[in-house]
Amino acid sequence: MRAAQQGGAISLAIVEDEKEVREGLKYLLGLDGRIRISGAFGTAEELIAFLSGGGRAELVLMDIHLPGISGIEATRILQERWPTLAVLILTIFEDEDAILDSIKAGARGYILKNTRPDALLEQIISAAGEGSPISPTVARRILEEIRRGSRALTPADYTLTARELEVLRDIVNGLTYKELAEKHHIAGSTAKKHILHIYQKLNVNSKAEVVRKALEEGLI
Amino acid sequence: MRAAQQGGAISLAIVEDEKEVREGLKYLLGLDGRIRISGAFGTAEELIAFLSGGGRAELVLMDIHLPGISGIEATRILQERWPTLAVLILTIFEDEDAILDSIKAGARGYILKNTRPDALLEQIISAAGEGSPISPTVARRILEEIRRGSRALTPADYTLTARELEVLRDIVNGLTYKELAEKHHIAGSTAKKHILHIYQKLNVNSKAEVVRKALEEGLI
DNA sequence: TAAAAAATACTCCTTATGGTGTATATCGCG
DNA sequence: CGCGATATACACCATAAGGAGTATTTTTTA
Repeated sequence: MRAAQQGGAISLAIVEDEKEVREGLKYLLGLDGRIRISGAFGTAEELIAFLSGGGRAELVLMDIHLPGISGIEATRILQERWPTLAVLILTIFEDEDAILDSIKAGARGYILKNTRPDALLEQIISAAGEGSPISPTVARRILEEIRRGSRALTPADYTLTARELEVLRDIVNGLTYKELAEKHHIAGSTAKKHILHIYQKLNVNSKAEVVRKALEEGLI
Repeated sequence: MRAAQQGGAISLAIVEDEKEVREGLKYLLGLDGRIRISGAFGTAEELIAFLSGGGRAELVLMDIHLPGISGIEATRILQERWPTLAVLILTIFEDEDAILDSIKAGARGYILKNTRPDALLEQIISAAGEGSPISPTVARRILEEIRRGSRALTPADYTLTARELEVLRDIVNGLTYKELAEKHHIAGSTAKKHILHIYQKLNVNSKAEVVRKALEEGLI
């Protein structure tokens, strides 16, 4: 009576590396008759193996930080191989890039883990239909981006100063703090300052990430 | 009588940041009547300014390690703006990549600083004509590369193992030693070992350089 | 099957890096 | 003229990173 109004319960798969959280979700969501848990996995690889082996799911609740393939990368893979499968990102991170990357990877929605259980349930139901549940705080960030002139959404301009751009180029060329300081005739501490500013603007925290971002987004 | 057989002396510019070396070269080479020193500069920028301002030179002796624009980068720029200008790289480095990069940048020759003065003189003379002076040890490296199956000369294959390739990808993704170890369920020391092996194979010594090389050469 | 290569793991050590806070001089724009 | 942004610089700290050497176990392959 309650599990079969319009084609039966929604089959849901969960990917979450922390066992307690995973089991908690499995239990909580399983209580509702409209949802059937078809599997709960600790890694994206396990889910993919499950689906490859004939396992079925309409919807996937996907954590971002996972051992092995990340949730975002997994979403990309799932969308390629099983295009009808809807992926709902469920994470504690409000990171700008993670949100946009998830959406670009084809996620149906992006929900934060602090969402109340009953609201979570409704969002899952809506995602199984045509809805795209987005946590309010996440939604706000996206809207802000759009208002800000759709910058971060399309080309990506980080408003680096001229000096910072020079330093950016040098980082890409593999210079150390010391070499940078010598080249520009400034103190090592200043070179460092510039680099830290760049980190903030690009939202990264290592030279390796700077190099990647600079090259991938053509900042140089 | 000695400075004007066939169109006069060779006009030579020197770019070398160490003042003593620069002055030494200027003096030594100036002793020979077949060469006229048209300028000696501490940076590539100065040479470019000199040429832009109407200064003339047929040949440039270029150091690689310079403050500001590197000798290789400068060579590229010079070849674009003054295609008839011949650049002779004069450096202490026998680094594989530096040699190949210099050649790709359009250098006429690549001479090591330990070359005897009289030999250096002859090589400069020959470079002003049709010659491409290459120090014997440098020549040997190039020939070795060709013999080895022209690998490093064209596509660039670093024969990374499967494991190393995985780790390489992770470095590009900005993972730290620790994160890497966790992801692959190996000890941090092992992750480090893999990374150091990758450094040796790619001939770099920092994550930033690995990311750059990986992205630029499509290793990922 | 014996030798070579790869993957694993440890130690010890030095230096680089990233994070945070403070402070000053200067420049540009209203 | 003054505010805000930029560039400069320093101190202090914990951790990451890079280098070198040794050693054991697996895998590959000649």
